[in-house]
Amino acid sequence: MKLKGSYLGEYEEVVLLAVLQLGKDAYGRSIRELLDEVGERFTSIGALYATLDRLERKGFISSRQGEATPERGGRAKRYFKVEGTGVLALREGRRIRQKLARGIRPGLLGKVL
Amino acid sequence: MKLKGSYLGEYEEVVLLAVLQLGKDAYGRSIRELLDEVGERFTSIGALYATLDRLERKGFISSRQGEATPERGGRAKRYFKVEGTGVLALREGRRIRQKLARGIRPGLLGKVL
DNA sequence: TTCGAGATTCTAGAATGTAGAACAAATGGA
DNA sequence: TCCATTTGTTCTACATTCTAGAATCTCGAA
Repeated sequence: MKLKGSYLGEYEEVVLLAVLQLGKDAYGRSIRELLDEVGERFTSIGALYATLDRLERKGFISSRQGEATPERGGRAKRYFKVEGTGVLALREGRRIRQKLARGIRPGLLGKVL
Repeated sequence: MKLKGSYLGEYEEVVLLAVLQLGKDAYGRSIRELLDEVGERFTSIGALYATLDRLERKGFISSRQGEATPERGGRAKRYFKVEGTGVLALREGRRIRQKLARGIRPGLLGKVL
């Protein structure tokens, strides 16, 4: 069951979910805003990119440079996309928590797993 | 939203769930066996106790020594119990993931959150 | 060419995760 | 009593992840 490097940290997981949710428009700022909005503990830009880099190194996400000359100022965006292995890693974490939560007094942890 | 020290690591979370699930019989060995059974990545005894200690320091769980003279050989057990703040921490993590998962193609991540 | 806006990279340190050897305590038999 | 055995916890050391904010980069407009 244990695959070296398949481990998914807690923050890594929410970042992965955010990227999945944002789809085509997932890049640094938008990801961060979504996390803030959802009530995730405040995290610095640095923390976010460090996590994105790690996820990419593990193959869970991939990134590409945004358009070369956008109609706005500022550096080009780096877009992120969740890969198949990323979805698998998310599922695995959920599966484990679901199993562990089975039988716990209903409602204690909230409506859904 | 961010409370200092309310952060819950990924392994901390599954350990917390295991303790909750086991109820009265949650101690080192039983917790470990449950985690193995559920398919959690193999973890050493040391890793488990280190995590339990950290959870206790944060106030998410408490521990007490087992009965003085059990009908068997071996050292006394140290039983663990999830405290209210522990349940709260679990809920918070679930709430955030649930929000982030909302809208993602149904079924992609499995049946339940 | 300089400035401001938008975005990413870098650096350093704290917190978490990992493993296994060492140690502790109780029981039962020699 | 003392030792081997069994059961369980503590200790030590290091790897990985998390966190923050300053520094840097890039582009368009003045």
